[in-house]
Amino acid sequence: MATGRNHRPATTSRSRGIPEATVARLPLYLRALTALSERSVPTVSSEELATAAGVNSAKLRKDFSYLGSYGTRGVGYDVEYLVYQISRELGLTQDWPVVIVGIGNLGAALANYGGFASRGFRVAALIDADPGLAGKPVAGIAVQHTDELEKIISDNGVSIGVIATPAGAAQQVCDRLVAAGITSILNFAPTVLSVPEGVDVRKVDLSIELQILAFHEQRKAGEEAPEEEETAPPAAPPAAAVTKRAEKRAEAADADKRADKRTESGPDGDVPAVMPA
Amino acid sequence: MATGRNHRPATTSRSRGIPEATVARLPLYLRALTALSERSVPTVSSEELATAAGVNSAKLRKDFSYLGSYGTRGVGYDVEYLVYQISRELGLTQDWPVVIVGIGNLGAALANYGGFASRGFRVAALIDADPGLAGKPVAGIAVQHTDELEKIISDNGVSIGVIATPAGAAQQVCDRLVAAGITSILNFAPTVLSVPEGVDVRKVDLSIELQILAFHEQRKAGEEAPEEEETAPPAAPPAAAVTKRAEKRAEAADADKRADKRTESGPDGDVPAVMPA
DNA sequence: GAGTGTGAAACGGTTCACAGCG
DNA sequence: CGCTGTGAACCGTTTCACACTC
Repeated sequence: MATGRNHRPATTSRSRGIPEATVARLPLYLRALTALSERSVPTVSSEELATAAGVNSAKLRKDFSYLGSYGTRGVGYDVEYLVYQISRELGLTQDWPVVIVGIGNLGAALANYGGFASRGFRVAALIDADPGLAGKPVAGIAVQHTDELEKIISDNGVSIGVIATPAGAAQQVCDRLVAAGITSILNFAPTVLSVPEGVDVRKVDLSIELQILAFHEQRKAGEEAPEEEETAPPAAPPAAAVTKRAEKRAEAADADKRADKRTESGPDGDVPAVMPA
Repeated sequence: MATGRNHRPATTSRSRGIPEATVARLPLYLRALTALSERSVPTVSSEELATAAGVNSAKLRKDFSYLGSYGTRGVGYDVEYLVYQISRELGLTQDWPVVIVGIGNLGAALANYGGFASRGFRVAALIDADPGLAGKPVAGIAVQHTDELEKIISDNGVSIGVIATPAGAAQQVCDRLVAAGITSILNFAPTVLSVPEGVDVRKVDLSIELQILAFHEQRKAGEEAPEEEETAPPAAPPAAAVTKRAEKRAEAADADKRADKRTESGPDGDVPAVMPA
């Protein structure tokens, strides 16, 4: 998701109206198909393609059914044809100029990232606020100064911007991009950007992904040794209910009891064990 | 392995616990709370915090309700206390050593990324297959050669690995990481990794995000027209066999021409016309 | 027989709306 | 009164299972 600005009933009666979840998987299918295409494989079954894309076949077939009936029963899908259809659906048959703002380590990595250029995207400009960087080539493209931002965007008809600046600069850069006409933003800065209606923002957050992994990792570890090496809760909790808090914490530390709380949903309607009083 | 029996685990599990969607938002809340904490704000309402985190307040309250009753009715949430609770829930009260494999542009960016170190994660080692890199410091840490991979992991008790290698090397690196004891992987390579049961993989794919943006961008462009007459598929869906196939191929070639802008860096020439058998 | 395409059921997540507590 | 906590309705997504087609 990361895109809240779309109030469009996906369940339109129209033929168009691909579910968001499906859209998010199309690039995956496309990649798998491209690989097959390069190996000159003429057709694939939903099963094979699904495996290659890392999803299950029922999902894949359902996804494709939103695009149309592009398969052949008893045979499978024509690889080349499907590559074309998905590319078209994703809008990759046209060329998208992209600007990258913030040419630090990450921005440079993005500029060099082959995956961009290889499929419909073209790095139109690299922009950075550091005057010392201006003119220096990164990935074969001379970095330009932020002052030029508006001009670059309108001159090149850019509608997609990538923000790879530090968090502190991101909103400001975002505002300028939007003012200059950008309507889609890929944000790598760890900040929530606020944008006007009609502008799309997707977020990639490196540390968040790690934190999610840590959560699962912790859970794995705690499976057998539920020890809670707790340091005292920092600061003063809300003055009231200290006793209550202790109870709650005990409960939480008791590991995984959260479910049984719900079994309480009988006609009773009373508050379960959490109740301190 | 052709059709390895590797389904994405997603074992849905013991389901006793916090919904996945909620887990994915906890880091967001944590970040917002940390910012508030740094400004010494003592309490927040669900409304305020939700805004800061970029979600709506109902969702936030629901999310927190899975953690326990940590708020105070009529008042809000104690910032410090909540920071602590969420950190604990995410497993960030302990230190997670992490290895990064593949120290190219992206790997270097990750090594330098402040967001890692700042919250429970510690870069234990940087690993690369290039002997020329070995010993060179990146982000203050000497790069080590891939040969050392197993030793590094077991010596440091690393359980989280980040793969930032080219796509071609990713699965191989992944296998070695898993064999060495890693159970959580953050994959930046544009490949589907197959891992044994019990190993967690999260994927960050830069070009996929862009493709999703392109989809919406394309839609915006065509939105102004009430009539839907978009690109009519040049040919009909599959119906007949051989002859039809030939037609399809022609289209696909056409598509290729359109997107032909790319200076294909691939070693192989063009996609050979696949003859229908 | 093999494999697509798709209604319908099952599921998980989000939103609503209000009871309950401070 | 203000704001949390949560059952219940709602909605999008996934999965199932099978009719249909090649």
